[in-house]
This record gives sequence, structure tokens and C-alpha cells, in this order.
Amino acid sequence: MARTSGSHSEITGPRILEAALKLFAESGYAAVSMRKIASEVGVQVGALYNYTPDKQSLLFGLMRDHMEKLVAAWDQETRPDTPMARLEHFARFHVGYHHVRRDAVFIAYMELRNLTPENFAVIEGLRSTYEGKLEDILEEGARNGSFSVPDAKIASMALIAMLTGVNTWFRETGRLPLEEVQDIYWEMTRKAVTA
Amino acid sequence: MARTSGSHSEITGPRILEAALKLFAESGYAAVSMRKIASEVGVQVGALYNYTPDKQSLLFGLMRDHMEKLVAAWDQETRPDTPMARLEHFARFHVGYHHVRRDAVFIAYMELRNLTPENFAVIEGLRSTYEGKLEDILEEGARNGSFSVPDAKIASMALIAMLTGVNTWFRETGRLPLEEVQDIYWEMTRKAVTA
DNA sequence: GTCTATAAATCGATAGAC
DNA sequence: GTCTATCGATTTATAGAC
Repeated sequence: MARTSGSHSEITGPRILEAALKLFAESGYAAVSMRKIASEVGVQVGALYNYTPDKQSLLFGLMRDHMEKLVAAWDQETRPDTPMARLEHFARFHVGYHHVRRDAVFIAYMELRNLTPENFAVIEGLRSTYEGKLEDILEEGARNGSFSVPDAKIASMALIAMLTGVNTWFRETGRLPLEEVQDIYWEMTRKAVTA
Repeated sequence: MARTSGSHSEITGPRILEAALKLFAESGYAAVSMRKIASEVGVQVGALYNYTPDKQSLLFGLMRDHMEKLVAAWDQETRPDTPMARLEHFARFHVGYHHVRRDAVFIAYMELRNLTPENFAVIEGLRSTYEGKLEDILEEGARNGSFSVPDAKIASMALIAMLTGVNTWFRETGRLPLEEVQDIYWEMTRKAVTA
């Protein structure tokens, strides 16, 4: 991991982001020092400040990037014809996407307290945007009779909490493959909002 | 908040726990200094060490106390006759209990990373014990045909994640009273596990 | 672009007076 | 039981050499 003194950058910037993502997820923002990040990358602490103005920007950049990519990824998914099919697509997409971005998801949930108020507002806006995607599906389905949902906003928060919860326990090496977990969670999702 | 110099203790111990609970929930364990806790109580930092051997014990004590009281509180609840009635009782109890202990619940979820391995194992054991209460209900209901649950362990984790999620958005001053929120979440819970 | 060295502040924890 | 004072370590961030 350590590099020869004075060696020059190839891709130090991305490696800093990668190291910060891993370490923030492991130990938490406040518990990870800039020196620890530098050590993980294999540079001295001063070098980090060629790529970020400060530690806060490092955290905010990771969270914003994650949330923006999440929203963009969903927007680029295909859009099935019926609310029921769209809900199924959302449930499977959410579980799958959050699984492969485990560290970023974890940080986006756990480190909200460590954002400045301005940065917090940005992340909250992106979170709300994403949640609105599910809310819209539920409202459409409620209107056309596919779903029985007294409050689409609350139902969307409830379902997202349930689906995101997969990340707290699922491991590739566990008892079930992700596809079966997605089946189970989709089934619970479907039943929870159907008449 | 500040106290006259040299004044003596009446209930400093509990006030330290109260301050630590509030501050850990607000800012996170790693971001809260012992000096900050002392300041919240109105004593100097040295006085804290008459009540806790170190900062880690303060965190662990709060988390263990919360989890033990949660398990004990559920065990003392009445036990309805049918799995369906027991599930409803659990859903409403979980939402209600977690609402009034918001700070402790938040800490118990967010600060697991900051526990020593030994302390982590204790808290995880208590969490598993509590989760098992729901799992047992689901298994009984699956056996007698009340529920359609392919995997009681996964279903219990999914439902607990959903129910606990209320804490992330519900406020007393919001659009709905807690009782209506409990109605909505119970309805989703019931449907999610019914055939 | 990375290094070393350092500034200035803060951390957890302890010692000893009262 | 609480205070003041302090130790030693660590923090973020910067300055300047190379």
C-alpha cells in the first residue's frame, strides 16, 4: 500500500474517494482521520488537499454522487405499462442497486448528521426526489384501483425502509441468493399495498 | 446550565446519562467530547469520571439499558390468543415504544460501529432476542395457516425495518397522530404476511 | 503533485487540592 | 464529589521545499 517517496500521481483522486468511501462506511466519518485516508491510499496527508478542499467536501461529494447516480439510474430504467409492474420493477431495482452500492448507501444513511446544513439540504432534496418516484407509482395504482393505499407518502417511506433494510443483513455468502431475497421482498411489497 | 463552582451532586449520575443520550443522538458518539457532555450537565470534565470509567462505557451502558428495557417491556405485555392478534399487538407496541424512546433507538442503530467487539456482541444478542419475538409469532401463524410467510426470519427483519422506519419521519406536530400512523403500519404489516 | 514540518486546537483521561 | 491543571496524543489544515 505504501508508495515510494515522491512518486507521482496516476489516479490519486479516485483512489482517495474510494478509500474515504470504504473507511467512512467502516468506522464513520467522525472516527476517520485524514491521515488514515492518506495511509489507505499510500500518500501523506498533505497530498489529499490537492484533491479536496477539506474533509467535509469529501463526505458531501461521496453522498451527492451516490444520490445523483441513484436517481439517474432509476430514471434510465425501463417503465412498464401498469402500476403493478412498475412497483415490482422498483422493488427489485431498489434491492439490487442498494446491494451493489452497500458502502455508499450506508454512508448516505448514517452520516447525514455530519453534513453542514447547506449540504444536508442538498442530500435531503435528492432523497426526497427518489422517494417521490415510488410515491408516484403508488398514487397511480391507488387511482386506477390496483392498490389499496390510504396514504401514498407514508406507504412509500414504509416500503423504502423495508427494502433498504436488506442491506443490514444480506451477504453474498448467506443462505439465499439475492434473487430469492428479491422475490420475497417483492411479494411482501405487493401484498402490503394490494387490496 | 452552568452550576456554581464547587456545588455538590444531587443526581449528577442520571443527568450525565441523559446528556450523553441526547448528545450522542444529535451528533454521534465520535463527534461528542467528554467536555461537551460535562458542559451540558453543568460540571467540569473531571467530574464525569466519578460516574463512568470511560467514554465507551457510557455508550455501552446506554445501549444495553435500552435494549434490555425493550425486551423486558415486550415480555410484560399481554399475550393475545391468536398469532394475528399477537402480530397486531407487536406492530403497535413496536411503533409506540420506539417513538417515545427516539434518542435511544437512534443510538442503538447508529452507534454499533463504535462499540468494542465484546460490547457489540452483547448488544447484537439483545437485538437478536427481540427480533426472535416477532419471528416466533410469524412462525406460529405460518404453522396454523394464519400467515403466508415463506421465511419467518427474513419476514421479521423486513417488518422490523419497516416499523422502525417510522422514527425517521414521524413528528408529534405532523399531519397525523401516532394512532393513525400505527393503524396504517399495522394494516401494511397484516397484509404483507397474510395469504 | 507529493513531501516534511508545523501551527493551533482539541481529544480522553488522570492527579491532586479542597 | 467537584474542581483546576495538565499530560500526551491526535486532529484538520497550511506553508514551503523539491
